[in-house]
Amino acid sequence: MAKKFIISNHIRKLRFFANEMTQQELAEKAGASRQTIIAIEAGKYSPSLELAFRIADVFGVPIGEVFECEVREE
Amino acid sequence: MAKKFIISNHIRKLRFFANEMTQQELAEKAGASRQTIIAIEAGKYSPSLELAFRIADVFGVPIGEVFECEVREE
DNA sequence: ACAGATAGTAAAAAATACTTGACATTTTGA
DNA sequence: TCAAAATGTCAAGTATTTTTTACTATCTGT
Repeated sequence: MAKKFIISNHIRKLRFFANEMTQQELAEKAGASRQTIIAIEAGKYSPSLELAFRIADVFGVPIGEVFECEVREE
Repeated sequence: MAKKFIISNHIRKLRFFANEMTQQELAEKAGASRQTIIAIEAGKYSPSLELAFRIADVFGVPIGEVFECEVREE
């Protein structure tokens, strides 16, 4: 009955669609460090809602197009 | 040139639309403490992306319908 | 082969989110 | 009017996110 929330993201794809934007560039535009972008892109942890919005803003897409959440019942 | 991200939410409205769900109930269903719900609802801080998804899931709406982000240039 | 740009890892410290518990206020209904 | 339920505040502690620094690996072009 416990739900598990698996959050995934499309940052890598979005970076390449956005003229092959580098992690460094995304980090600067989103106001985060490069390490943070790497960790989030790699799914090491999920960012704060604010950072999630900042990243979505860089790409000019709604937040739901950057981050997705699969809910698994167990 | 720095951007400010003002995150707001519609939790209060959504709770009342959802059969007047109490903060306590929402906290339990979202797997958070009541204090956390109070603080988020009051805009004290923005939650983690995971908790944001959990809250949206309780109401059965996409995350963008619970949280909104106004970008202000300055 | 070398230099520079990009991507990746790791660890410690700082910042922020979250929990727990205790108590105050307001609202609602018996 | 009284009690219970819902909301809210405060503070201390835990957990997680984020930054900083430093080092390694891979790829590209000269």
